[in-house]
Amino acid sequence: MGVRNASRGPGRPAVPTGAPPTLADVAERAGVSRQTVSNAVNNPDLLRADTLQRVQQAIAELGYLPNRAARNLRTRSSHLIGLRISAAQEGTANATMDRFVHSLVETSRDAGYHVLLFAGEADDPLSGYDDLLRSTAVDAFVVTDTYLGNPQAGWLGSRRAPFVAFGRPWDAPEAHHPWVDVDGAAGCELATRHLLERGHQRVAWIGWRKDSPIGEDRREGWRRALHAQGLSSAGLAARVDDTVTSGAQASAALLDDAAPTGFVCASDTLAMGVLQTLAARGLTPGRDVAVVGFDDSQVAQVVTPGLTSVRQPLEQVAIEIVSALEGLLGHPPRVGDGVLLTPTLAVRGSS
Amino acid sequence: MGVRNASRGPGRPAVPTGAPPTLADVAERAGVSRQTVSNAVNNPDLLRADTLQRVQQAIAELGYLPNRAARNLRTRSSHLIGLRISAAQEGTANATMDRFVHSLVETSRDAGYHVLLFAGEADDPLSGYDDLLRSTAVDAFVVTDTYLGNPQAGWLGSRRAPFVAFGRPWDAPEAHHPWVDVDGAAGCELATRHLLERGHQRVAWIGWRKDSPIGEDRREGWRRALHAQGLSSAGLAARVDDTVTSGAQASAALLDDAAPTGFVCASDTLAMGVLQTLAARGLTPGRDVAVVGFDDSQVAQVVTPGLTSVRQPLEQVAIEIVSALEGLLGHPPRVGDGVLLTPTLAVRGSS
DNA sequence: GCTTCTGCTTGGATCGATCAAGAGCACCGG
DNA sequence: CCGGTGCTCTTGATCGATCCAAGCAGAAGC
Repeated sequence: MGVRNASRGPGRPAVPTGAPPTLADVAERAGVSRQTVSNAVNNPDLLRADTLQRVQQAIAELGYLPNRAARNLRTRSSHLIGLRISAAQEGTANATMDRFVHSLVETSRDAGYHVLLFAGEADDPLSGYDDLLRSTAVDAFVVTDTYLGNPQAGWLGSRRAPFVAFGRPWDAPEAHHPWVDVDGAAGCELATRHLLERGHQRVAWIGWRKDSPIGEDRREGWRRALHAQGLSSAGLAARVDDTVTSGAQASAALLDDAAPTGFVCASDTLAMGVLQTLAARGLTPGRDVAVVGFDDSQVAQVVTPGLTSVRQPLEQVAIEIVSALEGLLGHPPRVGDGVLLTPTLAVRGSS
Repeated sequence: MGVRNASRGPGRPAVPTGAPPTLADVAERAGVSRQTVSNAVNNPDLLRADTLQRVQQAIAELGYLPNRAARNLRTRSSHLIGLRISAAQEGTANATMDRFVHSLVETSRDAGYHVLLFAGEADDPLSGYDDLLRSTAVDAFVVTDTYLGNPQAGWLGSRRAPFVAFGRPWDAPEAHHPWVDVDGAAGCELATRHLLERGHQRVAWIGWRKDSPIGEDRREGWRRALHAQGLSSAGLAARVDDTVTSGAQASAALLDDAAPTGFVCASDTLAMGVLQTLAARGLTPGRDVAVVGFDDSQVAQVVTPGLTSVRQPLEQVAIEIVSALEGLLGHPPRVGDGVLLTPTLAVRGSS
């Protein structure tokens, strides 16, 4: 310390030059011990008022901020939250993810955390997690792709790694890790009711194949809304791949066979297919046939009449997730339950 | 150490339980000193072959990975790269950013770095940077929004903070920090030439207002392509805000006044406006009038005939950026020049 | 046989923070 | 006058890795 302090006396300007100031530098300037400075930062209540102010002034003058690495080492926590971004899938789900990441970063900041992004091997859903965990690089994870029936949740659980899932544990309903999800069924019920209220009697469904629990859940919302009005859902549904072409084909077939006046879709991508079919047949979306998508993506906003779409409350999702994380990382840890949020409907020209 | 080692003898199973193994644990198990283990990890060449193998086996058996915090503290580097994500702007630029982040994360991983996301106050372009810098939380930054004439570059430079910019220093051409950018002019020249080759003689431009250097740069590419063919660009250009409506209005006016048969736009958003106008007039994109956008966003891919669009080589951008970062952080630091990459054209139904 | 030279290995110090325990002081009741 | 009780602040140890300089072999040279 001697050498160091000799080179940075109290007369030193506050403008940062060379190495950043350390706790010891602040201590010397304020004429107190290191521990007192540490307390001033972490437990201000312990100090006498005048001492606290003296230390705080020294901190301000030197522009001191605790060294993360040192603090992390001592406290065994990094205040980082790991988020694995999946392989670049150029689908509309992408945009959702982007909005979510934004929200997560901002919410985390307010809670004193930063988000660490990482990528893994495409074929191994677990890669990346293990290294970060063993090297104590992150305090916890946010897991997003729970829908693949993928082993992350169980694996992380067995390692006692703190994590919160965005998405229900579809495969294992009895799982007792915290999760936050959006109620897709409620969203589609909302969308369907919206069309029914506008006078539509025959509202069709275009969703994903049966092996997708999310798709089945959303479909259930559509069915529920119809049945609540005493309407039949028979013959009004299609289950296809999540592509524009599939949506176009499915809607063409449904128009021919069942003559629906409205479509509720499991995704904006499928809805775009419907719009394509309508255009090809000279039908005007919103006037002749109503269309509702899901995700409120970029596309829904810029497409010509505007696409009505179910919008996930991702800001709220982020808030709930961070709240759950704070619980997990608190002392003592508090393990919350699952949280299910209700989406809203962004109404545009297509309905 | 004594207590700790007593509780985790050599017979310890490899399955992680409780605290992760430390370098000292590995050393004891392999019957060597800590430094030898450290060398086995960081400078394997220094060890005799049989010793190295013994150590590596111990590492594998214990599942040892160096503690990040401890390593960071000692080496004064975190192997983290900071990336500030701008306020959630729901524009097509969003999608570009998303693709870029993906690429950056993957490329960084291969170079041994992770990406730390952070947010700042919306009104202060510098907030967030300072804290991370002073707390030595990141080794370097990637700066993305250089177009606002914003002070980040200069500020970071004056603090001697290592950073690489995605985007040219438009305001300060003589700036000597490393940057990587995409040649917008070349992209638009490519797009325009593409239309000219398809027989179009009158190709119009719809771009941003004059205060955007990026917009002017892209416009220059369009102009260059026309002039190269001895064609005039007079009366064929509009400068408007980056919205669908503006694009629609501008294209309508241009169609009335100058009867172009093709449009090159500064963004996919504007191009969507053109498509809207064409639809309203009963014109078929691609057959009657050609349209080219910029960014190859989600929208370009799912819109009905498919929107031809200039695609930025973001994967390559990420590679160049990480390479520049490695230079900056190397010993001795190597400061590279600016790198300008040429985009490609994703041809679809609209042309 | 003794010295010198590599080359691997070793204990100790260090990075900058926090934890745990102790020391100095004023104030209180006995 | 003394021991106890807070309150405030200080000292020494510690987290787990890497840097440093010294130690200790074995091989080569005289």
